[in-house]
Amino acid sequence: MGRNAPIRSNRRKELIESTIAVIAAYGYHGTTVSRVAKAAGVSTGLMNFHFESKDKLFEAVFQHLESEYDQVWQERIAAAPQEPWPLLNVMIETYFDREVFTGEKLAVWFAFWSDPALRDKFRDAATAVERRYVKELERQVLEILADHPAVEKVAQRATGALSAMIDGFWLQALLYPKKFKTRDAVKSCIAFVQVIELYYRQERELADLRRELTGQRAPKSPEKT
Amino acid sequence: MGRNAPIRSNRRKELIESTIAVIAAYGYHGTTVSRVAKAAGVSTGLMNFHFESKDKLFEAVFQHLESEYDQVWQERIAAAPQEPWPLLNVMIETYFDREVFTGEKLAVWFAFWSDPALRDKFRDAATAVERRYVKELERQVLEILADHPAVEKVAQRATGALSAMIDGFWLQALLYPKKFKTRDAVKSCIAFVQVIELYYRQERELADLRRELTGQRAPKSPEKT
DNA sequence: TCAAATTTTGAACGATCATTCAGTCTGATG
DNA sequence: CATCAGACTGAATGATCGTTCAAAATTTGA
Repeated sequence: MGRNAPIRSNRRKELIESTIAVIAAYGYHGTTVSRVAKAAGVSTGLMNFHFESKDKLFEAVFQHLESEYDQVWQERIAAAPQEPWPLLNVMIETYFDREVFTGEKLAVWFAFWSDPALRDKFRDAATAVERRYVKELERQVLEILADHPAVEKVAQRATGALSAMIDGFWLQALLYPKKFKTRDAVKSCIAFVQVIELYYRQERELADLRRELTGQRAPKSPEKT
Repeated sequence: MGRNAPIRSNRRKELIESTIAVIAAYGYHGTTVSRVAKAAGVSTGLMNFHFESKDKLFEAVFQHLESEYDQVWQERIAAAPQEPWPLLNVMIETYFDREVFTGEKLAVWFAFWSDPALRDKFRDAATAVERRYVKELERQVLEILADHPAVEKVAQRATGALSAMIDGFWLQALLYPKKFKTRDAVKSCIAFVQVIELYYRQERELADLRRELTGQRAPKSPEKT
């Protein structure tokens, strides 16, 4: 088994990558064992030798994508300066990292999400990881907005909106790959947090200035976001 | 043919609605003619009598959803006060209207989007309508931010981010239907535009106050969003 | 009431699917 | 060199798919 294991796992990886390519090209609906086998240059029989069924193959594809994504996330976070703004930047950029944010992989994620059976099957696993990412996002947003009185609620809602925006850009990248610009998407996501922070900063400045100007004017409290 | 048309089109509508239910329950991948027939309580042969093929059936489903969506959009817009803020509110709410924003229909949209063949087939038709909606969104955002110097670019980017946020909430509604709160999503979308507008308003107030306070302090220009 | 037109049925057909398995190939071991 | 376990092949199998079509049921028009 000493030398066999790498052969076996290499082949598995090849087949998984071929599956990703086939799903992207033909959809989950059009992904047949023979197509994947042809794409990988092997016989159909080999598919059920390495994965005991088509379902198990999809399971392996899902776990491959998920662990790859998690690995990239961890690496990028670890390499980033541990301060709110740079960290948030890196997190948002990681959502669109070249290694995980690929036309093919995007197609596979949406293929999984749009199938009720797969959605139910992987929801818990995917949710756990995704929730962790959102929590880490939220922590940075929280620190960025630090001083505001109702930070927690604001940060929570803002992060929810931010993660929706990210998901939405993923969908747009899938639907209009030609038009989609990753850099613009990242910019928009960051600008979203920025404008909130700048708004609160201005609010404080404004209050200070008003106090400085005259004591007569009552401090106006603008609507909360 | 005078009396036949409604019978025929009623049956068509029934079959389309059954198809939507089946796609939502079994996915595009698991949507078979016999399943749809059983859901509608008819024989399999009838499917190919009313729609000459399975492809044509899906085409009809797509057109049904699209025209329904467009109809709701037009009605809601027409009934709304023709002023920027109320209009924007109505537009955002329409994206999540009970009639078109249903668990089943959501699942069908994503089923279409996640299949490469259907995506390519309907992209142009869907893009044309969607682009029109985004243009109408943008017009309102533009009017809301009216006075700012670089309004056009800001409004364009903000609207792009807004529509991404809306799409992202659609995806979240699909993935976590239990947790998803429509009202919160609408609130977040509106708050996004609000905070931008409030930011610019504060910016002007701040400039005025500074001018009023002393002529010594140079006007500071914060980063643009 | 009756014939024509329309709507509906369901068995049958060929195609394609996932899966199986008997047998071949390969390379390391003794 | 011979052996053997792991890697691999591809034809065969049974199930299921979309589609067809002759016949039945129903509705329509006179």
